[in-house]
Amino acid sequence: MTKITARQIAAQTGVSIATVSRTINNNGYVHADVRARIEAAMRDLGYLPNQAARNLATGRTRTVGLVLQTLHSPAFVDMTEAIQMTLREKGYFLLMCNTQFNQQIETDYLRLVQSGMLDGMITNAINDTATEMRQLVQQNYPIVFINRSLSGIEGQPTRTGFVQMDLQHATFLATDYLAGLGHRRIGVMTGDMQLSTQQRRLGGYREALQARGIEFDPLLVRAVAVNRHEAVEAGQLAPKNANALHEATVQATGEFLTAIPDVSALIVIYHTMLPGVLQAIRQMGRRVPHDLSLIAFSDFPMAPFLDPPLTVVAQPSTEMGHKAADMLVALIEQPSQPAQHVLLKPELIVRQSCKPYP
Amino acid sequence: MTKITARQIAAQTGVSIATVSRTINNNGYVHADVRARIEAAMRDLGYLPNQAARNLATGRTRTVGLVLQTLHSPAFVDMTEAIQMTLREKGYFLLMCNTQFNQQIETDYLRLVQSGMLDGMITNAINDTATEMRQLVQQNYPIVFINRSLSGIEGQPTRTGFVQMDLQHATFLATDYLAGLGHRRIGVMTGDMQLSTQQRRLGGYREALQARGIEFDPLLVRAVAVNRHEAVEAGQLAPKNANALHEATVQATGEFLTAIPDVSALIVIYHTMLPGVLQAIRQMGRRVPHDLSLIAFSDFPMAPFLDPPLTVVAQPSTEMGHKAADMLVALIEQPSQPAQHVLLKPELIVRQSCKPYP
DNA sequence: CTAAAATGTGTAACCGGTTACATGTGGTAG
DNA sequence: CTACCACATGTAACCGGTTACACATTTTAG
Repeated sequence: MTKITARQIAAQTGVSIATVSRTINNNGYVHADVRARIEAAMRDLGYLPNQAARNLATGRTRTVGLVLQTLHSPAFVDMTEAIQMTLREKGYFLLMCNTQFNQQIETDYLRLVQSGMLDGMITNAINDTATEMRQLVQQNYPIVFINRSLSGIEGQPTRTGFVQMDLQHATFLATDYLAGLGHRRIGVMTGDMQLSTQQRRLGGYREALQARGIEFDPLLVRAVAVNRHEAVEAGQLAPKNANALHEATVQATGEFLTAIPDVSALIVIYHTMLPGVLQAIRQMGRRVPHDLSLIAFSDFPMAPFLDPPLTVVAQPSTEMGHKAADMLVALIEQPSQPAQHVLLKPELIVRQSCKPYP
Repeated sequence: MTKITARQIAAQTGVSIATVSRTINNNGYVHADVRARIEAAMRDLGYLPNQAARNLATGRTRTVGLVLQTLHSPAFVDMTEAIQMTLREKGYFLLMCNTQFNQQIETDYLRLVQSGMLDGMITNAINDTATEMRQLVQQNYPIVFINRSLSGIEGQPTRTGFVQMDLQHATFLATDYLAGLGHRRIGVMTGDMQLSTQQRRLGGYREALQARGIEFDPLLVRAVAVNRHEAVEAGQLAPKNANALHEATVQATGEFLTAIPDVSALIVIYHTMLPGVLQAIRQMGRRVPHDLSLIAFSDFPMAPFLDPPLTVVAQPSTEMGHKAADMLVALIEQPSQPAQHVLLKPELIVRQSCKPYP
């Protein structure tokens, strides 16, 4: 564990550390012979430049953060892997974080950008109200939001980017499909209503209802709010929190279906809620799709093998990951400019969890 | 984006940067009044210490790496989240990486430890033959292996730890259960045979067969080798690779069941192969559990809702994650010592994908 | 043949903290 | 009253690189 330094390489080769540095970074002029000798010495001694020193000297780390709420969602996993691969191609590392819906963790990671440990960050985890985040944006740190928006920065030159799936269209697709099958009482199981995304999601729902001449009934939208605030207050960590969400979902779904028995179709917005919803349905003795049609968000490899095979609205997660990473790197490496937006389309994948209203 | 430095805080408060540093790190003596003034100044100016500088000065980063092959496995996701939570409690950050079975990526991340960017690392991704990894271990860098072993370091003082599920027992449980149901021709779908884990997995299989007086037939073990080497050669990245594995699994399973039609039960070792196996079974028109009993490894939230509900051998993933993180932090913060081993037990969760041999 | 441009290399300042050591106070034990 | 110690703070070396600048040598162009 003896640390080899550039100084030692320099001594060994009989040059100055400046020349060693030039060789490492492949900039400036270095004679081919000298370069070869330096590289040989580096290889022989197993030298690797100290990253902390480089970071300090250059003011960059070539590391970016990815802050997500959870990885228990195949869409996020796909996105994560896509982001990582793209970043790698561009020479960046990824520091990852799941907040588990804990806002404190979000804030801590934001600080990492300000403390110079991260060159930028990609996130879907930020509540719009977070003033910390606004501050970061204002201070011109490169940030890409996934499926989130941030008001009040329009037209301003910042280093902010947005990659979004068309959430409104996603719920529209699901709702329209169900309405087309004759369903009128279409329930929605969703999460934290505070998020800016909820408006767009519900917008698509209402749009589809309206187009079909169905009246919107707010009672049909049920939010299971195991959100960051509760999680923080309860001091809950990952596994506990996951269970809490599951239990809450089972209970909420049960109550919902009992209270509004004429619901004939259900849209499940968050993948993490799906097992809970399925369990509640099973416990109540209702059967999909005979007694209840079901559409979930995000496709996943096991969806065709569920009982019944699940109809879903799929997100272009991998593509979103690539775009987000591309965008962030551009923001890091270029001067600030008005925010970029990328909007990708969801897709309805019909399997067998919905059937026409009798 | 004006950077505030400790120097400025010092000037503002009328003290030296040493005192500011003492305040930040809460060590040495600082007068309570002075401390209060410094903290106020830091808050007012929104000061955050530069991490690169701290890393350079202290020789530590409080960041550790987690290198996994993929996140498309709920067990890994659970483990990842557990690791992250534990590390966070202890004041460490997590730099994550999915290798996508690409050995080059593994090696790159190993270098990050040697280059001082990471204080240590947790990994399950390393092929035993990797000389790079041995070198790292020999050089006393803190490393925790998950479900991997490394020969030749027994008794030596290193900073190495091992967290393993009892793989042999896991396959034993599955095999014994199936044999107990009367199955004699029990197939195994697995992955890369090069990995040290395969011996232990097959060990449990053979042990259970022997105990039941069933002869071992090597033809019943089928490896689908979409491994790192192939992936690297083909230059494949994440999504392509995932598809490649899926296609290869479908084809291999189909061939396997056609070639050996008297296989009445199947054990699927890798979760990532499960959709492919299920698809092949479906394509062949065989039905689970009537025509074929099935046991998979790793439980997952959707398992009870598959058709049929899936019997699995569950890993204690969350616990493994906690242990691994604890162990790594201990290795980082304490002098080297003989390698620690933690062995956790798997658990058979019986659902409805197996039935007695007719 | 000479001036300008390109090539090659070293010196030293700098990145922004941490920390060993020196210095100086005031309180307390002997 | 003196010696010693706890407390408080500053000075400056150091962590290990990067890079602007100066200087020397070689090419190239006119």
